[in-house]
Amino acid sequence: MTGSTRDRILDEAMRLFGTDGFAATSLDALADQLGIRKQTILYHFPSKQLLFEAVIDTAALDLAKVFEQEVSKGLRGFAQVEAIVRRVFRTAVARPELLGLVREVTRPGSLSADRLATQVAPVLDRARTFLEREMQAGRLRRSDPSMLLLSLYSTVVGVATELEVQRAMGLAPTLRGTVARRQELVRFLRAALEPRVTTKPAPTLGPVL
Amino acid sequence: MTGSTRDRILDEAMRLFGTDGFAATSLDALADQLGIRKQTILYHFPSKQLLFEAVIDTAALDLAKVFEQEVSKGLRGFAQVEAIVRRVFRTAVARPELLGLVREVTRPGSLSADRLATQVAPVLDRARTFLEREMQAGRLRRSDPSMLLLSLYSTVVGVATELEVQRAMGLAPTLRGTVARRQELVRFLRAALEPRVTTKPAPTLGPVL
DNA sequence: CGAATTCTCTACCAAATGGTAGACGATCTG
DNA sequence: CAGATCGTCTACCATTTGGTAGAGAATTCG
Repeated sequence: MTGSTRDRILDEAMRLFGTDGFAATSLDALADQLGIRKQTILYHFPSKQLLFEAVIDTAALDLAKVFEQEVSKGLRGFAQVEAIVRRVFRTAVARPELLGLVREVTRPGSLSADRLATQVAPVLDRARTFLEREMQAGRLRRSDPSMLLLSLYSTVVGVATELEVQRAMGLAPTLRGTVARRQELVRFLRAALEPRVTTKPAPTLGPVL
Repeated sequence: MTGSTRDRILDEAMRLFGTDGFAATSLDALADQLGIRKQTILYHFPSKQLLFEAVIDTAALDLAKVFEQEVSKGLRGFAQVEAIVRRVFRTAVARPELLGLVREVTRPGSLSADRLATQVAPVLDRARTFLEREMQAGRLRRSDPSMLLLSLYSTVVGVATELEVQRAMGLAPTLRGTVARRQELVRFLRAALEPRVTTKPAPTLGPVL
């Protein structure tokens, strides 16, 4: 088998918690899936709750890594936004449980929301700083960075994860469909984010109040 | 007490299923909340699953009613979109469990997703038709109606419901904060949806390929 | 080699869960 | 009034749940 038992447990737990949810995932089911006994899980993680938190921590790390990788290229303006959207979609396809876990954790009243929030905070800060800078430089349309970030998050994660909603709207959840959705989403975001003056000439129009 | 026992059960079940989720809500907890015995619930609804489906049906009805009411005014272009966003936010504040239930049902792999989808289909059709018509009339920017609808859904429901994410981004979930979020979202959507030529003159620019 | 540590297992357990059976009173109906 | 129906209850039950106790194999270390 690949990796240590502990890592295998973490991996499979993320998959199950992320797709079925915390409450709907039993330790027995998780053990079965791994071909081990429940007590082995409880040896590595003293309780289900602590296992969940460990899963959240690794998920946060993975997410941060995903962003880090994409931001390091130092793109500017909407190109950077688009690159991140692409990356989020690729992640949604390759590891749907990762984004599913985010949705699970951010459920209202979730006790573990803070845990994820704290760990992802630096990434959010960077994102906000980026937005502010690009707005200042006139490469993105002006608006409240925090709120814009929230809108972006909701849209991207929503479109990337809500497969059932897509089906309900008559969009097949095929790979090609996913690509089409991403492209449409990018067009949508571009229209909302790119400055009104897209041609080269200097911004002759003052701030559009 | 208000309403029949059956209605009270449905009401409270929606609240619990919508906030805590199906798996995390036990019939005993639901009965306790209502001050009745679990067996009374099982008298009105033969099983937990059937209770859930009944809840979904009423939720679908409520959602359809919400939209019906807002669409009946016959607004045009972005004004209609904005009106619906306002309504969704009002609903999210007044009955958070209703939108929470939608999120619960649209979880990937949900067995009850089809149920809700079928019931809400007419509303979606109307929405799509509306978008198509308004695009044709030049009152909304052109794009794929189905995909646009998906983006709209994700953004609006996401921003309206993901309180934890908001907190993580440093936005207090107060009423005033909610209003501010809605306004920012509307601005975001307007930028994406309103035709580029906002002044009266005819669209001189050809399709921007 | 022998002892200590690490890891996985078998054997249980108390509590909670969804669900069944049926008693009992109220209410409706002939 | 008598019987049937309806609605809520008490009493149980089998299964599943998260978790404990501790045996025993494997590995590490002196």
